[in-house]
Amino acid sequence: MHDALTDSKALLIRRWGELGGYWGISRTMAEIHALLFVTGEPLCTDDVMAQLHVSRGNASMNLRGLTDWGLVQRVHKLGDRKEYFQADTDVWHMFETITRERRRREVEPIIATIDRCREMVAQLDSREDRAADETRGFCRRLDELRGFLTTMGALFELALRFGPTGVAQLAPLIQAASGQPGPRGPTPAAAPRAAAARTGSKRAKTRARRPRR
Amino acid sequence: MHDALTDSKALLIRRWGELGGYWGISRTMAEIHALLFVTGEPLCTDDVMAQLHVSRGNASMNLRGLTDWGLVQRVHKLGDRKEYFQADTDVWHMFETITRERRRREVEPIIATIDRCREMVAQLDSREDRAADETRGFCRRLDELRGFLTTMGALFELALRFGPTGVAQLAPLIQAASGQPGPRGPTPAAAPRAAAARTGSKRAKTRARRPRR
DNA sequence: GGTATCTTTCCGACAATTCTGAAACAACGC
DNA sequence: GCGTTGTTTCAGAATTGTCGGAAAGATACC
Repeated sequence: MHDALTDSKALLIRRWGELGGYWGISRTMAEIHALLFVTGEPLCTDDVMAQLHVSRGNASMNLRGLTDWGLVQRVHKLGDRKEYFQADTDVWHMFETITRERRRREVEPIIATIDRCREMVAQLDSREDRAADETRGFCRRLDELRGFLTTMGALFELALRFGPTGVAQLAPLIQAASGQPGPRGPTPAAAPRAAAARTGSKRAKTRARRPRR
Repeated sequence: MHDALTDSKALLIRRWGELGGYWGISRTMAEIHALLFVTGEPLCTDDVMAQLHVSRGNASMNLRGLTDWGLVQRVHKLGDRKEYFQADTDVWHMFETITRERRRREVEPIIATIDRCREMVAQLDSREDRAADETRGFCRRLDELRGFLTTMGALFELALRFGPTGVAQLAPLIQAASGQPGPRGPTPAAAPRAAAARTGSKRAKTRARRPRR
């Protein structure tokens, strides 16, 4: 090899890129982000084009997408007309940006939908017709889902407030918690099913394929 | 309308489906999951085909995908040869399943990649060549990223241990925290940039388009 | 073993996303 | 104003992903 550093960066960029696919982010966008992240220094469009072998249009579009996410910022160098792009290298701050953006784009719309669904069946709720049970069950699940989403939102908010060091300090709690049966909240539905289903999901990945061929 | 309950379910299913796209999950898979979730009762392949207007092959593939995720379980009814599928309706447990699965599929591989990247530049690290600064910066970011991932993993682990009610009890803390300047951990890099960048990202979504046309 | 019933896989067709290259656009200096 | 430099957009091409229907496979019951 001629340059271990370059190879190492390339490896991370590639992996980060394919990971982007899992997250509904285009591979190129993720790769550009990774490139800017590992580089640390501001890069211009031509740098991105050269290092990632993408077209100018593609680079431009995705760089704009990244700035729209707030993950990348435009910077200018004195005496240079080119626009440079620099990634946020503070990982925790990156997380904050992504969290807020995803909440705005995804969580809030789904909560609005849940509320609307709830309204649609509100009048049925009190009536005593054949579908009363079904309706009640549906509403219960709707409410649980909504509660979960807001609770998770609150947890993230809290995590952001505590910051990286704050959350890191919580780690020892895990050790303590895993020693005892667990201070798990008394949720009637959750506790009994947890153990059984967990082993089930574990088996799923290694279970024998359907007896075929 | 002839059935508000049906319409309400359909709405949630549709929204849930399009949300799936953001998460690298196919729309149909998300819709099937939503259908099973809102129904609560076990459904067979034909039910899914009829209610979602998808082919048998498509339904079969995605139902299997969901069971592989551990979000849906096969159930059998006595005296019926058909296989039925039932979604986990405990939202918190669903979250646990998804968290563990995503960690296994995504977080662990990226951590392995980071470690490998770290090894690749390990020998360069000590040398005193021209790229020493660059290498040091790269390694620092690598370490930060790795630390963040493990910390978040720990946080999720903790959240799962506390369970829904446990986390919900944390909510009041947020109110308390938002009153004061914030007990945010003393992270040299994070604090100063947070305010500026946040307004930046907010402006991004409403900012004036490029002066065009 | 044979048949009926249900499930899974395969592959061509279709749809959506992503990428490229070129043209249009803006900014700057002369 | 006009050329130079750099950026953004757009339409079509290419890639990728998803779906439907049919054929093959598995299982239970007779």
